[in-house]
Amino acid sequence: MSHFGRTGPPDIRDTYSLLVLNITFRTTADDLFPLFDKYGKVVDIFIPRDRRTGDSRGFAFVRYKYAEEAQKAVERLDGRNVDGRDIMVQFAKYGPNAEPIKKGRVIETSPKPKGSRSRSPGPRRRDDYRDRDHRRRSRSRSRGRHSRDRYREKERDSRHRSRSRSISPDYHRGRGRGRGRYESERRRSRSRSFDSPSPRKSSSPRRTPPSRDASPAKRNHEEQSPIPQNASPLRRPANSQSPSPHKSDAED
DNA sequence: GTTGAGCGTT
Repeated sequence: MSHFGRTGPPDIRDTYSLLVLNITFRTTADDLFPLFDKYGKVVDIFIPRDRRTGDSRGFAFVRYKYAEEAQKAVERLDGRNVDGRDIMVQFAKYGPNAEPIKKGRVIETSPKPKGSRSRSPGPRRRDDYRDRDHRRRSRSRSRGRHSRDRYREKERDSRHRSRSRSISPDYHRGRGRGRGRYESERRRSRSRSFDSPSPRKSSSPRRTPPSRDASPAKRNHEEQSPIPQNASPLRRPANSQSPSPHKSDAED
């Protein structure tokens, strides 16, 4: 049972979730398991990863069975160097349901320990966490997210492009984020390339009526369209000669 | 292949 996160939450009756931050992007649950398991009974370890890339987000959730062990792990593993980086261990503030929890404790479904493990909650430790946390937050709040998003967008863009180039410009246009000018120029350049063959014709902005009838392009594919074929036999017998010389037909 | 404050799934 070293593969955590693979399966859903095993049992969250009265477990304490620890949030491990500042871990390397290559650190996996298996790597944290022995570390945390050494200080207590780890029930489950989950590392959020990107759905698209699948890369770790840089933090993990370690679920302990007992708060005392969890706290101990926090004090012991907090600031520990893992994989060449100092990890930060602290009680999870929010639960899996995006619900603010008291202190690492997940949902208070447990009956009543009756003070069996009633121990000094020791809120004074919190000061330390807050100090550390505060300092981190003071530095910068939203910064890495941009970088991550940038990469994410890049990857996505690449994929989109690989799949289809036509929607590429559309996607960029829709986004239009600060690159309006560039987009405009690029778009024009591209448009020109297409309109190059006949810029005069396309020049007419009004020259794009929806045409009550199907578009010319469709006519080209009429062969695939079963509708014209069905209606054809009636108006157009096997013979090429059209008994009813209609202008429309003639045009076609 | 890249990044570095934060809070979570089969």
